[in-house]
Amino acid sequence: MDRKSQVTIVDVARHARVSAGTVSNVLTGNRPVAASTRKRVLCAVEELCYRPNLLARSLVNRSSNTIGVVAYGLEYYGPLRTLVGMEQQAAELGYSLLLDLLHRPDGQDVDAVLEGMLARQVDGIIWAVHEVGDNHGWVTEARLLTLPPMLFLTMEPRVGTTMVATDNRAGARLAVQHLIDAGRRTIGILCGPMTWWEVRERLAGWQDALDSAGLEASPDLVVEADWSAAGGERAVFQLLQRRPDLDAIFACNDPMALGVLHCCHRRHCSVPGELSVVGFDDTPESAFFWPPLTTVHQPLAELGRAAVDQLHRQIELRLQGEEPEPPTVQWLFPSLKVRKSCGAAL
Amino acid sequence: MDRKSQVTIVDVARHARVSAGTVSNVLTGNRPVAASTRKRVLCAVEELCYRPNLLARSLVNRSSNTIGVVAYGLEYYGPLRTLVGMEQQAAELGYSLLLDLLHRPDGQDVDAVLEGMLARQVDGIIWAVHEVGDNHGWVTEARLLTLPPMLFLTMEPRVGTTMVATDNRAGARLAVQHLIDAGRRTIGILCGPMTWWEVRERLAGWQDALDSAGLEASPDLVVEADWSAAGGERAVFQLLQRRPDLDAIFACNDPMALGVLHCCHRRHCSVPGELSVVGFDDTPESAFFWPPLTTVHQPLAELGRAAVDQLHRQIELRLQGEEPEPPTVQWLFPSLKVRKSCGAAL
DNA sequence: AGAATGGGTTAAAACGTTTTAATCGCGTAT
DNA sequence: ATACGCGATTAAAACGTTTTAACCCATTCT
Repeated sequence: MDRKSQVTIVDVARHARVSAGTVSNVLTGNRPVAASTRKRVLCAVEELCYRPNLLARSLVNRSSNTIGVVAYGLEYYGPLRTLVGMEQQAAELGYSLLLDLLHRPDGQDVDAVLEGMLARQVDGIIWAVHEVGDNHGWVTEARLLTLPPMLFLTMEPRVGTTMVATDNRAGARLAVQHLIDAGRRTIGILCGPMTWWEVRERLAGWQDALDSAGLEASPDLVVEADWSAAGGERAVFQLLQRRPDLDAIFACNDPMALGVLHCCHRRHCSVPGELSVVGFDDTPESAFFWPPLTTVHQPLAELGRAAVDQLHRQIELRLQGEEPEPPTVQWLFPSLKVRKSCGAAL
Repeated sequence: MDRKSQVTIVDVARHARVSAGTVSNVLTGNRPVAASTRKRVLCAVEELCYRPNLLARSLVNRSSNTIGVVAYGLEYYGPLRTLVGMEQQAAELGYSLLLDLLHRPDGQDVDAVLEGMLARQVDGIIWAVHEVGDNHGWVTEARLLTLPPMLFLTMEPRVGTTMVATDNRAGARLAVQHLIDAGRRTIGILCGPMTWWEVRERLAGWQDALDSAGLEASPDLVVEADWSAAGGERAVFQLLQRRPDLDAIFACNDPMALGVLHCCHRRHCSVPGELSVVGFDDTPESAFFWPPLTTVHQPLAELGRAAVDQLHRQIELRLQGEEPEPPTVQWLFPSLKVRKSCGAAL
């Protein structure tokens, strides 16, 4: 009963007393067709409620109008907002999104996921997985040649890859410079896991700012946690133990900054009086922490849109058989949201 | 150059001196094939790096092993975690996820989105859009007959639909009862937009608990905001103006509860001393608010997994031409995470 | 010995499109 | 008149699979 329910292009053709090819031409606009027959065809389409089967179309066109997104860590704020941006832009350009999630940051299931995407004939892939450890070891120029156009998010630039990322190092500089301008002199950093490339970038930014201000950037001002508020609280506790003279801290994301605030509340250490705090991410809630958190804002939706745009361009090129444009690296720039937690005049 | 790159099943067949059908049989396991030839085929597959084209397979099988997910409000905590749950279960069952986002909760683009999913031949659809206003007006028994199996999340149960949702009313009862047990007597509620079905459910739960304790549930204890911390802060400010005798408040999500805390900090009103606060969602950060927030926990990942499971079952049934099982409603139950913000003994 | 069984294999027909190459009218230039 | 050109249309050949129905060739059963 539902086997025959699918109404096909030849049904429409028959109904309009015309050939299937003509119906196709009307629908895709690929070749001109006389006004009178066009009208007949469109009527038939309407009447039969015809809806083209995109699978069949993709099969012959060798293009599925689908882009594969493989993401990791949607539970974090960044990847999520980026995904939303991707979806918006994709929808605008007429692409659908095939979503796969990696459940571990290491490169375990890379091959399986990639195989799956290829088998489903995606036109291109956005690799929205953070670089942690050597989980991007598989990304080599040779390997990329065997794949459809790929776009990488947030990884250390490599030869032959085109990517889009925010400039984490610049963001960290912004944050730390602000603390320096507010008169702070002993500025710690609360890192995420050092295996993450982004973390190392932010650490470098911290060092940049301190160096150029002639301030100490000693290793015992650095502490590492797991991105969570709980971890952040524990880590900053140790840090304060080690360096009681600390007068500011830069946390590599907002939840950890929240952990810092929590720690301060418990120790009755006033923020920003005794300790300035600045975070990274600008989650919507951060403005309502107590005190409201100064933090680094990233244009995450932009990032997602840019990723789709870049990929789209590559896909178009390959479709027309042209030479691919040389790999590019596109940086987006973060900005600082100044709030009360670091004691500068607003 | 890349036109011919695709290696097809007949290439494999030729290479193994066998027919295409046989290759298919060895790969799908649909029919028995002699051990010796199987080995020959597998060798050929290996050697040629053959990868079946799932589009072609789907075309003939009339089943794409894809489920469409249309979601709204990924920027909220709930929908996001649910999506992650769906992806996990889908991956486990061998489905891919085709993701579409609605950008407005009203029923604007419903038809377009639905058309797109149908055209792409999804096997089933998960409608993960909150019920707000009459945006589910299109969901009628008649309409559903024209569609592939559908599963709804978080909407008012309707005849003919199968859905999965958490019992919001029960969750609210839990929260409010806990406040009552802590000795509170004048308990306000900070609602999200009343157009949302979930909000009305939580409101009903609040009323349930107050009624059965013989406490006042007057309309001037109810205030409405927009889910955001900012909105929550504004709304609770008004509420306190109106009812200075308020001694507890139940916020319908954690960000709004954060807004309440923020408001209290600014007015030097102690929590839980003067005002108890409880939230809804159990976002990871809520444990690190100041004071740590008592809140209602929902099994969100479970919810997503359950959704995929249910849909999978329906798909299987239809595939085998059986009668669909009668529509069911599956409720998951929330639980209370007790922390310091409501002043009960821990 | 001849018929029936049955496992293994295959050629051909689907699945629903787009594209290619050929065909058909028809007006215009030779 | 014949040839030519040209726009609109079509029949048939792709696209890469699975499935159906027929076929072969050993066994086994009468």
